[in-house]
Amino acid sequence: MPIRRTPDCPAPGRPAGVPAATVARLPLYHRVLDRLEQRGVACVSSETLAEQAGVTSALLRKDLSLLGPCGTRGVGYEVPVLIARIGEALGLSHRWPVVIVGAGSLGHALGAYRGFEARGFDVVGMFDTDPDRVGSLAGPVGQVLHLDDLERVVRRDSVRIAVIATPADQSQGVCDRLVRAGVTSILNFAPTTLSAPAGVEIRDVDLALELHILAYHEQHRSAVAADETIGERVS
Amino acid sequence: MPIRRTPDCPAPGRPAGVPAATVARLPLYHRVLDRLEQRGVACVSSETLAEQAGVTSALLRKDLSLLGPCGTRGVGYEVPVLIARIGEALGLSHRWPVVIVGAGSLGHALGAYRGFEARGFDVVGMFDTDPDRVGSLAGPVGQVLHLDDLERVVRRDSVRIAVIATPADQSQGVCDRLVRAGVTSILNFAPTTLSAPAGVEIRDVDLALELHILAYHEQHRSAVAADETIGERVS
DNA sequence: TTCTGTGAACAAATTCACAGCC
DNA sequence: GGCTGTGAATTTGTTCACAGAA
Repeated sequence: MPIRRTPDCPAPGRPAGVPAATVARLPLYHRVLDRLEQRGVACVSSETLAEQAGVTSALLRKDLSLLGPCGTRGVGYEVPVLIARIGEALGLSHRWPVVIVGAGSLGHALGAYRGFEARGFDVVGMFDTDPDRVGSLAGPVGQVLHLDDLERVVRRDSVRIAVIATPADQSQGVCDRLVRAGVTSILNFAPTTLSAPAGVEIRDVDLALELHILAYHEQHRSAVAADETIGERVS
Repeated sequence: MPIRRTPDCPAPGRPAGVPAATVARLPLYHRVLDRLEQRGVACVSSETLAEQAGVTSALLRKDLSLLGPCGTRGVGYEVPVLIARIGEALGLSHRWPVVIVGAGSLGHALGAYRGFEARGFDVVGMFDTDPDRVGSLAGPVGQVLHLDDLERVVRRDSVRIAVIATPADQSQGVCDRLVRAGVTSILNFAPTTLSAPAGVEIRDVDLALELHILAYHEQHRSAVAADETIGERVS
């Protein structure tokens, strides 16, 4: 069996006790807390916070307790304290430089997305091989660079996190180059399963795949509805 | 407790026995199989297919067996048969009309994304309220329409699946309108937790959140590395 | 013999329910 | 009294290991 990617998270060294499922929810809590703080909320109960994050209060409490006790019994959680605590766990004490490979419409949209900047990520370079794209302006990122400059920029800014927004047939090659240059975390928008050495963390976001999951539910909903109205099993 | 969204999938009526985790992987298998078929592969073993999908062969076999026996012992799976079987489960026997709300750069990128069309989804309308955007061209979709036309288009084409690509502060309002118009599945790119009546399926894709998860691992990787080199606990 | 299909064992994640502190 | 923190129970998901069909 060759290189096997982690299906979700089994990274080689999490704070010995924070499960992958919790790690995936911490940023969500952080986002909700940010918004609460902006609204001037100083203290929040697990019930309220959980509701705004779309999880149960018991789960939220269990998740947070893994970071060490951070609430006050009988009272709730202090918003700024919790933001700091989660931010620390997530590595938000400093900003992360990020490169985007692929300057198609998705790459451009990601480069222009203010949410990255707002949440601690600086897009320090956007790359492509298409001569029509290289040199064109890409919003806050500046000019699109040629892929040949990738290694230089990754090393210059010690980039560890990269986004792949290329067509499927180029993603594996780009992945290999990124890894060779020193990138150890990749957010992959190409509809392919990448292989990378153990220790490289890959997260896949397949947009069509998400719609398929919704379609599954619609499909089955129709069957159920037909059941109810026609009284006959469909499919 | 008010309206609670399904955390991942508990939809009101899955083929009595296909767990949410499996449903989320079926589109992945389908994607891999499509590519195999394009390369002219007629038959594939669970080992090979699993490897290309990034899962274990045992899991793949278990997932597929839930659709009813679909392989041949001692041989493997016939690619076209499996594509048909999964496609049926996913509701790919027909195409799904989809609307996109929000014609910012992300909305445009999604509208231009060929992957949707290629995998059974037709973007039948893209909507915004910004007068500068309404009427502008949006690639294959045609003109960006005003949000006021949303209900008309949703009803005209019996749209059940929608994509929200608006700023966070408008997403809940848009969600409400979509639901009222008859949409029952939403892919939400706005960094908010939407609330919707039970039975409405929502999937969230928060781009910054994905990077946060990667940052967590990088953060901890550094700590481990520092541990090893400096011999002292960090954080 | 090979490779699927599957019960049984195991592991992970979530919920329950309540002890403990404010 | 109210709300956090947490063990125990439960549910869900994955892996193991092998029976059984081609």
